[in-house]
Amino acid sequence: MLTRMTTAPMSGRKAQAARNDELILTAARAVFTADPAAPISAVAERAGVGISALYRRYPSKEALLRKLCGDGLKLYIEVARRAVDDEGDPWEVFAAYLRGIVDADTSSLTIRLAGTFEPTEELFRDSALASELAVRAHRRAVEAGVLRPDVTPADLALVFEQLASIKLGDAARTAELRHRYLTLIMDGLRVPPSRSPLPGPPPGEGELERRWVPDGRGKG
Amino acid sequence: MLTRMTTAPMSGRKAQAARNDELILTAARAVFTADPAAPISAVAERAGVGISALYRRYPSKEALLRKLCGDGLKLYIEVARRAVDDEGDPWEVFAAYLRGIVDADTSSLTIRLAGTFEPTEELFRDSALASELAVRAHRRAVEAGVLRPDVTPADLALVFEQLASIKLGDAARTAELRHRYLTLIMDGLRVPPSRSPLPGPPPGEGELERRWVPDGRGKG
DNA sequence: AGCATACCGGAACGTAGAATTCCGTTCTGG
DNA sequence: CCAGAACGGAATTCTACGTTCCGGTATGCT
Repeated sequence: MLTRMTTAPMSGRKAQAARNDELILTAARAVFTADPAAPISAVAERAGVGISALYRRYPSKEALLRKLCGDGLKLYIEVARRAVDDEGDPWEVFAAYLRGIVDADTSSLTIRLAGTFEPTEELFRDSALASELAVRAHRRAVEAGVLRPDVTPADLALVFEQLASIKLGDAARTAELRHRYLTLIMDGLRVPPSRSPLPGPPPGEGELERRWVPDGRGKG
Repeated sequence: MLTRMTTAPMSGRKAQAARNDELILTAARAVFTADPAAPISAVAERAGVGISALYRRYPSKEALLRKLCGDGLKLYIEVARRAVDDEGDPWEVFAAYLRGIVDADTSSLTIRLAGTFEPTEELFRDSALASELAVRAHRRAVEAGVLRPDVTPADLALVFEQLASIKLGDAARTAELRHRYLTLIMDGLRVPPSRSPLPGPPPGEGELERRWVPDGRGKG
């Protein structure tokens, strides 16, 4: 691996380190999103760095997971706040909110990792804030009469988790399928009942069957 | 060695062994349904038997998993065949089919375990048969005009998997919640659009939050 | 130029957990 | 009363993972 600095700003060792910061976080997000029980070595490999590069930044695996979870929570908060603040068409705002959460895959970054580390005080606070915003977004949709009122914010949380459980093919295909089933569910959620065209093709020839071979290394 | 009498005396070594057969299978089903990566010792513990009782019946963990998967497939086939043969109201038959598969939790017993063992020829055959029946049940609903035609059999398979990903509280609560979201999705599936009352209460106070503590040992 | 050192790659270490085997014990059936 | 089926559970073996440690390397400062 050649280290040839072509960009003037922040070149040198410090720059490489700073870049690794991001590289490692991105890799960790991808790896643990795909498999919450993945080994830490998988993160290093994916990031293209050695293990010590990880341990220089985080004292333990738990610390890294906490960081990821915290980031995921903040991402959720950001998306939810957008929905709460947006004064546009109630259904469109709510639908964009649902799609935003599904795309951000915050379920995989938060609930899915929960229980694997000791939560911090800040985590609890952000979690409470996220809940609060979710309730507000929900209430807004219900009061505007675009969301069936027998669906609660907790219901929506579980819907997010169900969609996050979909893992098929690469990330792009997975996102596409999640949108497909989100649309299906939204047709069931909306007031008055609607019928949208489903986005993306359904699972096709062999796409499901492929998972049967052990080769796929497919985990939970 | 065949059982001479189905009503044979329940006492004696043979009877105890026969009872253990069932005990072990039931325990294995429960354990691996809850956690596909569970250790074999957990099955023995749950069944209230020693480990050697397991290995007397199955040469390896893989063999046990194959057995469970095969049983799950046969269960699916049974439920699907009922739907295909039933001449009653098309939507009611189809809805009962969906509920039946969800209750049988065949996704957890089949797809969820796939990839952890080398499939046998029979497994492939049953899998093909199950698919065939699913296609027939699907076609019947579409042709009767009660199922939106842009939803494919593969879509339904993924819907089953999503519902199977729900795990909250005990088995009864989990089943209740799965029905809740199945109903939500069915409202989106049905032609013409409908709006059913959602069965079971939504996730309530603390029901979701409880999963954050590591104590829960919550896997997958 | 020269050197201290931040940063890094990756082998080494210690450990926990899991599948499978092994052995002594119990109880049944003849 | 004995041969042995059936069993409980400890012992064994192996794997995989988190973490630590040991040199290397080149950068930034003097």
